[in-house]
Amino acid sequence: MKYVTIGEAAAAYHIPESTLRYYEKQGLLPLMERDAAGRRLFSEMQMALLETVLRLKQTHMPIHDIRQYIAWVIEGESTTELRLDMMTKHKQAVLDEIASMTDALQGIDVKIERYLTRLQKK
Amino acid sequence: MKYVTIGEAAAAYHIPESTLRYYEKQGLLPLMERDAAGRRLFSEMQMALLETVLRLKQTHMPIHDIRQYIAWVIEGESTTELRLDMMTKHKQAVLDEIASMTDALQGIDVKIERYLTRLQKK
DNA sequence: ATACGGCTTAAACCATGGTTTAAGTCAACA
DNA sequence: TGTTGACTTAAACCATGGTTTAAGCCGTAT
Repeated sequence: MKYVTIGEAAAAYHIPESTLRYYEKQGLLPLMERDAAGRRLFSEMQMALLETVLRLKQTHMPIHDIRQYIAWVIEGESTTELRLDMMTKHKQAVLDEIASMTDALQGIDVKIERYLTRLQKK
Repeated sequence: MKYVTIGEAAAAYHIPESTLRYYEKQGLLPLMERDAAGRRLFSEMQMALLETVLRLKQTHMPIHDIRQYIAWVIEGESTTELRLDMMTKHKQAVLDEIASMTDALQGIDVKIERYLTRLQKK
């Protein structure tokens, strides 16, 4: 198994190291290993978890929910139904948010059109 | 012209009155009128501004930017180009965010599929 | 030997976007 | 006249999601 340092993990995803420490403290990156000097070692599992965390953040899932999801992942297959339920609901929330933004975009388009017309007439 | 109270304005958009007071303090609802007793009077212009504010919030525009936009609206047609520029950039930011969420949704779908399959096999 | 880069911690700090509290004013109705 | 109900304010409080600071430890290249 290959391990990477916090600096390498941070560079891999273009995020600050402090964010990774914060995520670990929040329970988003559990079971973190350490070397003899106390430095964090990101295993392939940690990197996979991190990628999942970042993808969930990309869809605006709150840290509280991500923590629960990650805990279920660690707990194993007995939590499959819970995870399915959470992801299904979250997917719908994301679709709703996209729909809301798409809807609001129309108001923005109306303004853009109005401003273009107004500038044309000058 | 018709005026509505803060309670009516809040009810009209299903938001707390405290939020409206906060928005006014933040400069999102300028030129607010008052009755003899010091109570806010929302004119039709205020209601139109409020609707704009809420639509911009719906697309995650920060308060700082909304304040600038509203100030330009109040300033008049001389700010048309500035507003056009802001809305054009904001539209792109919204499209980018929608694309990012849509992209992340695929990872969620993969998980949902996996969990469904896993449960089927039981 | 020492200095430097990369890591460690706890705790303080910050920005954003409100919400809540406490104390008070005012209009209308009983 | 007094008591509701709707409003007012400033200031404190809160949640979320980090970022920054200060002090220190370790390994290695000079």
